[in-house]
Amino acid sequence: MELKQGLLQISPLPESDLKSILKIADQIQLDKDIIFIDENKTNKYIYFLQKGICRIYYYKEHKEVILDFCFPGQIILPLNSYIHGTPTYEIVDTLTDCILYKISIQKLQELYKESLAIANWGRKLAELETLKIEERLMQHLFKTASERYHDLLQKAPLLLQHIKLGYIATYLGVSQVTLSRIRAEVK
Amino acid sequence: MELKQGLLQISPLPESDLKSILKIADQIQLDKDIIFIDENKTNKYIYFLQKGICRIYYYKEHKEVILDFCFPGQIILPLNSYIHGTPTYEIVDTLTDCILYKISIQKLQELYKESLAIANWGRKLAELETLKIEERLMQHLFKTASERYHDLLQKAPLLLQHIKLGYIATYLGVSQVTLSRIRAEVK
DNA sequence: GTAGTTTTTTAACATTTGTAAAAATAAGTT
DNA sequence: AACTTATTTTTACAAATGTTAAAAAACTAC
Repeated sequence: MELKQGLLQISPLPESDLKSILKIADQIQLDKDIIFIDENKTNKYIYFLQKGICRIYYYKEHKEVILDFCFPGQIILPLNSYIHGTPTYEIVDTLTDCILYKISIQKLQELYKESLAIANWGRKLAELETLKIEERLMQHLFKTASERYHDLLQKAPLLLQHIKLGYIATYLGVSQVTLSRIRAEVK
Repeated sequence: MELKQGLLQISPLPESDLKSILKIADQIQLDKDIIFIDENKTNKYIYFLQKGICRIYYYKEHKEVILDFCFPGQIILPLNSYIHGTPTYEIVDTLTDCILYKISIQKLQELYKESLAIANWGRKLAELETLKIEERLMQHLFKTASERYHDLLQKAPLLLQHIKLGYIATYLGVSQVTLSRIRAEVK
């Protein structure tokens, strides 16, 4: 998905404001398996994913725990850096070759202080992010690992081609053995 | 906590903008056990909790599952109504006598379209909400029920006086029996 | 195609958690 | 105080999940 379209899908923007944001966005191309947001660092950019798949993960006792997968059209926010300007604990890397746009957080903050439409766009961005994370929390509170697995498959059928099951298990919050059992259930 | 202070704690506001928001806020007093945000309804207000304790919960197969507890100084957002103007699935009620302020979502949206400072205030509100929910999701992905219980006790030591353990168990995502076992662990 | 590596599944067993019911405790009422 | 009701803990057993290790399958590279 094109950046322009991705920005407008958050909320409508007058042409001039849209241009202001496009002006502070730079396209980058990354190969597979590149870490572009790293833990314990104050990240200077948010990203728009145009093409490819990324994953957001953390380390828990030296093991990777996957928090989310990202698909084209999504904006990737290193939350703590974006909101408080502090180091993040998440790591984001590419699962495939990717085309992204990086947008300077600092310059975006300046636009927030100048333009009403962009400030409201930023509000919408945060609101949609809230809904997304809440949805994910609800999945954990209300659904079984099996349901979460099937929901994920439906949401992202091509995921299995790009990520090994051991990682998907951490996303679902179960061991790999349990995921194997889930997969063996029906078929 | 006073409404004025609560609003400013989200992000700074010029006096005139602060007044604009105060103007659309109405104080209400509610007795214990009153539902003031109900499921499947499009709520017209967000709330600021000045005094008392509330809880946010849902129904899962005819059983209450608690999503969050709210303490003075917090803003309570019926997410779907606030963000999309659609019905919410959460229910919010008072666990004690409460003093709240209700703020019209519609009027607030109008202020967002008029004032840059208020639009940025609304952005900050959403951003902080994102962090709060993410924190909660992380608790579920990274911590055991026992750790979550002790964290909750630390965060809200007076909670046990106001809510029965069966409900706290649903908040933690475990059965009441498991919670009893957790409580029996150390002591 | 074969040898070597990685990933996934399976098996066996230990641990945790859930369910249902009973016992113990606490709270409320007359 | 005695009775009733609500809440919490405990018990016994069943079901689900984790751990470790081994087997099977899939993937790489030569």
